[in-house]
Amino acid sequence: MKISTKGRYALRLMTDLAIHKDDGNISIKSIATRQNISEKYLEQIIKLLAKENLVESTRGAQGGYKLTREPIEYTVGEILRVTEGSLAPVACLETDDNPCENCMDCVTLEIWQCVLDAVNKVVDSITLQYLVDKQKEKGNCGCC
Amino acid sequence: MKISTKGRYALRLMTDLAIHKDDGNISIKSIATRQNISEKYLEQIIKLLAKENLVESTRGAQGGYKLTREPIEYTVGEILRVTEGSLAPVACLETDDNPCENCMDCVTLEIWQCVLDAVNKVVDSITLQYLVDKQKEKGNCGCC
DNA sequence: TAATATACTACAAAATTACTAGGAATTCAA
DNA sequence: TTGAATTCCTAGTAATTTTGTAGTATATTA
Repeated sequence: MKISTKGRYALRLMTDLAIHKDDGNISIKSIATRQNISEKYLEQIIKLLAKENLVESTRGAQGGYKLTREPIEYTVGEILRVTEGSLAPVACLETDDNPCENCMDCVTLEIWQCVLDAVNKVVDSITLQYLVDKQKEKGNCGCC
Repeated sequence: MKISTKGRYALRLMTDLAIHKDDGNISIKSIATRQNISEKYLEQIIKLLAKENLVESTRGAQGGYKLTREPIEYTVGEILRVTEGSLAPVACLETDDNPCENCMDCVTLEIWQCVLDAVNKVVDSITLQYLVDKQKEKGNCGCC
């Protein structure tokens, strides 16, 4: 039941962008340096965020990325789902609408649905702004 | 954020044992056949449950496994934690007591703690007896 | 036009998951 | 007392997923 580095890095990446939101375009390189994460790997993660319009990119010199909205308008849940994929504990729950036919009438499916709902409720209640505010007080160890 | 087959199989295994709780020792072989799960793999999973005294084993002919308590005295959470390990979304939360030193003052740790609490709350509120009751009504597709 | 970026595709290493194999030890029943 | 049934134990291995690397094309600016 682990969150992968993709999701964790995405949170740090987005927090970094939020903190520097008034500094124009932010290059992957600068984020990678500050956060001590592989540049190329970050590139792949930010691509996922760009595809879903959570960030926008500008190519070329002085290019880089920036947020498309205010930090308070993002939730942690949204960021995690874009980078991790669904937070569902089983594959059958990955499509929003219809779980797999066999599972429709399955005992355990309802358990996993409850778990998913509980997880989503938590992560959807926390905004990126909250991370920014806390970060300024506390810091981020980088390991979780 | 997936539950592995270990945890899912363990749930089916324990439900199977609960349903046959008055039939004496239940062999791995019979469970494997009923549940259509590899015998050798089940063996490894049940070993984890036996080590923590969720089931007891009898060796030799006519041997097998049985529950050590009534089905209502097990929670899904307990079964999952024994087989999956902690349900924590990050390694730093795996030991109950003290998260890693660096993380103590970390922004994201509190998010993961909230997620863990939410997940545990759900799975700890469901008993094995509930699975048995529902199973009799609904069945189990085996894929989740 | 050189420097600085992102965009894209493919590959690869490392870690984890999900088994498989084989035999030793134990118990029961004939 | 022997053979069948069963758990116990250790290793190995295949498949999958995660976590990156590498290289090149494309775009932008000074």
